[in-house]
Amino acid sequence: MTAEVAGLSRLERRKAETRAEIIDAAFTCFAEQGYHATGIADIAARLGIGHGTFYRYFENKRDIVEHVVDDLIGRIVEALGADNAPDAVSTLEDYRAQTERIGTVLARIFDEDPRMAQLLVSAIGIDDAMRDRMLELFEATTPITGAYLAHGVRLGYLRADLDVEATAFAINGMILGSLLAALRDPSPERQARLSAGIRAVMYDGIAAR
Amino acid sequence: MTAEVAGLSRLERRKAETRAEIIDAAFTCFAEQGYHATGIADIAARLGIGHGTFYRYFENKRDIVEHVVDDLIGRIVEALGADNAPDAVSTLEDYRAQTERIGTVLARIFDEDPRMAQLLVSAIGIDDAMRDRMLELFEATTPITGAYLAHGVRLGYLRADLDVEATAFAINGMILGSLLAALRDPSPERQARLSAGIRAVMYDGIAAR
DNA sequence: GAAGAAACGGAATGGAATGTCAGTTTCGGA
DNA sequence: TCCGAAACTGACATTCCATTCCGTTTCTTC
Repeated sequence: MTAEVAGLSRLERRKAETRAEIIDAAFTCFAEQGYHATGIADIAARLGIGHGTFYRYFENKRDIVEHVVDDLIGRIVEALGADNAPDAVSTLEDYRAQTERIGTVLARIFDEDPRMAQLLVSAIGIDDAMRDRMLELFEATTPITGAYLAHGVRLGYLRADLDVEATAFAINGMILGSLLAALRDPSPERQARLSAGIRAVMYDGIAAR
Repeated sequence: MTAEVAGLSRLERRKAETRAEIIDAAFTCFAEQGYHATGIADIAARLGIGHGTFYRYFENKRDIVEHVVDDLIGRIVEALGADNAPDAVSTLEDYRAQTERIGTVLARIFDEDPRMAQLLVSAIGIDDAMRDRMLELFEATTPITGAYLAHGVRLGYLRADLDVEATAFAINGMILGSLLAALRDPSPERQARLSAGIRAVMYDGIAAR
């Protein structure tokens, strides 16, 4: 019997590798041309494999886009999760610094690979189910931001009368806006400026003092 | 010669009417099923006309969606334009009231006809050109909000150090967020709460005083 | 009310994209 | 080296739609 690592034969490892390659190629195609304009043949051609082979790895077009999106969301969550937890902060200054850090991470993610933002946005138009999924993803970010806010209210460095959910929504809306802006002008300078603008609104409001 | 009103024969008026009916039917179909899932036959069937007839009024599928989107944007701009101009405001209280008014108008537009929001969102997925157009539409709102802000800075009731463009972007991001929220839960209560949350962030910031 | 013009409708066409399958190649094991 | 199994391939059948086309109906005008 040949050597096996983690219970996977060489063949199985090769298959997993091809699978990942297909996901990656599909990711690129979908991001570049959009879901509907991409054919299975395009994805296969990019890898130099016959498009029949595609069907040995994925059920159909819908199946692959599902995996591509999962993969993408996983990567984003991982990149953000590397940051601190909500309760690692105890003063307004800490929080402000953390907001800035998160903004920087987000900007870098989408700056390094603009296809990510493009895919996320164009995924909205795939079909009803995927649109709902994207909206759910957006809504799912509310409790996360909300957790930071609730923590701050509890410790007293954020306003006691904050409507945590509504505020979390508003903040995430601003972030979404800057993500959309990045689609059209991804320059880090612009991102930094928008990010600073968001923080200014958050911490100081817009009214004169 | 028969009577003509405004230079239009009866026939011409009838044609214009049919055209408008087609735009309306297409609007409904696109909003309900999405662009790609809608066939020309669906649009024609909704009006009880043969789908060959469609092509007597519009070049092709792309042509109709263009008109549908134009029509939609026109209606939104009109509804908002009914409100006051940026320089009709001179105090923070005025401005706050106007913000609230605008929020209410927006909420009502999308509450009365949720298809509007659905179409705007799903238009993103039609193709590259339409996605760009939607992003442009979003960006085009920045100078409008910016004009209000600049006016307020000039009159001194908004912070002198405001980065007008970045702030306008942030505010519009929050509005976009609540629009997306409306897609999943269009209840007026929720909208009102989010709208209030946005105003709270804008005017008071989130930090404790 | 007749004739010509314009509008209508839906069967037919063309093309594109998906998914299948039978023949071919590759690969691991003995 | 050889064998059998598994993977690969791309031509093909199928489906689905946008668009066209022409025979039929409706309208206008005299």
